[in-house]
Amino acid sequence: MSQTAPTVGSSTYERIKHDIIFGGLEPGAKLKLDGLRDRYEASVSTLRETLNRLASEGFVQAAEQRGFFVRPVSAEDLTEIAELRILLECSALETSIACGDADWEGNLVAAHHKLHLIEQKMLDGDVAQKELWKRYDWEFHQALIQACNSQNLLSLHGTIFDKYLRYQMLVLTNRGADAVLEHKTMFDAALARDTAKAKAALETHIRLGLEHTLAAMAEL
Amino acid sequence: MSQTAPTVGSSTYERIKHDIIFGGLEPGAKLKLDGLRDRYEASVSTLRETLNRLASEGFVQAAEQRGFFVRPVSAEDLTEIAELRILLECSALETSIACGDADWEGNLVAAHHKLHLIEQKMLDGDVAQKELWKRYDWEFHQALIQACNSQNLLSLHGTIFDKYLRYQMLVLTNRGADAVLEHKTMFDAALARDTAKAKAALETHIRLGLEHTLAAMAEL
DNA sequence: TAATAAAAAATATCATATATTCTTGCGAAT
DNA sequence: ATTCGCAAGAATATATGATATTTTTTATTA
Repeated sequence: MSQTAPTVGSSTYERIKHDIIFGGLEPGAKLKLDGLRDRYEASVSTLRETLNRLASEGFVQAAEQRGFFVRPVSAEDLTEIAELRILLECSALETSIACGDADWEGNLVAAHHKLHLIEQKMLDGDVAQKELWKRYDWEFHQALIQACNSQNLLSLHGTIFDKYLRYQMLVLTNRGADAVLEHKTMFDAALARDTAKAKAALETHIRLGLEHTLAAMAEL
Repeated sequence: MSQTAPTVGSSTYERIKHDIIFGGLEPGAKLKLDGLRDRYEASVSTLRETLNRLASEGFVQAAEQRGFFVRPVSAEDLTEIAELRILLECSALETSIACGDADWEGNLVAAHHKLHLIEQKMLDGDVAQKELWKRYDWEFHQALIQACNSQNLLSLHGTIFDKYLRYQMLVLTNRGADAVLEHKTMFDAALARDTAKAKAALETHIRLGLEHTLAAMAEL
């Protein structure tokens, strides 16, 4: 989710991934090479590199000889993603709380502060900055587990989180004050090194979010 | 790890991935496009698609504007991979034991039987079929967790397992009779629906394998 | 209506052109 | 003499448009 990319390939990668996560490209949509060529101003080969990358990350479905599709959504898939997020994020959180140093605490305080600020704005009805809000949410959760001592785990979690995020953006609703409180609980528990409490809060946070999103999906 | 692929792209993907896992392409090696073009008889564009795929799966390292490298190995990375495998595989095993039906049991019995047969050959000193042995090992572990009801989890686990496998192939040693016994313990516990015992056996199995591989790596 | 053949569209692959990075050799300054 | 900086050339990666193959659609006939 960065901005300036030196190479056409990485820039289109960022853009397409962003469009999939934030709904610019709808679930299940056919990704015709010609169409993408116009929309993203990149050659077919470059597009194919990008789509292959996104396919192995699971944002795109690749059908041999028949092209690419935006990964469809389903209640089952969302449930799997959420369970996986609980598994990975809780495990990472535990290690992170055990190993986190002063830097970790500093980053965490900063991330929570930024998140809290924008959450207040959201509660006041300023819905314009939804993407920024979600980025700060992302950064807060990332900050929590940053000290887990596993690049592999962090990278896996990042991908899963993005997939979860797509579902949240899909239903365009949020849980308001409840989620704010949950973030605060996690934050306090993490700083107090209360592993059990932090993990429980995180699991609840994700589970409630899952149910909320599932319910909203049923409406569609 | 399949054989006949209809398309050049997927066939080179399989081949390069195989060569990385089984040591045909050494850790850290530079993957020059020209060289690969000769070796795998595919065009640069096709190769770039493949390398991008492998990069996002973590078998290849992509350095912007500076090409591709086989992912280096390290004790830290192996430890991370092993921990991740424990986390994912144990979780999947628990659900699988809870949900597995007759089909699951059938596949599991078959997979264990095949594995056991080849393990006996290995113990007798027939080291020629190392790749086949590892494939049956793969299939057995896969069979254990097959009923976990999460495609996302199975797919993630598959990738992690392959990364773990590369380290095993790297050191070219195996733990012999101990590992055979551990497989049997897991197998019996799973069929008896003894979740705790199966999970414990699995975790031990992976942890001992990790220590064994770490020790062998230190020799290099 | 079903089967089949021709036409159109889309994908997969390739060879080539462009841009970037890396290497090497030279000269100036310490 | 050695190190540092800088240019020119070589090597390499990135990006594109053209071609070959496959799939999908449309039209035709039994």
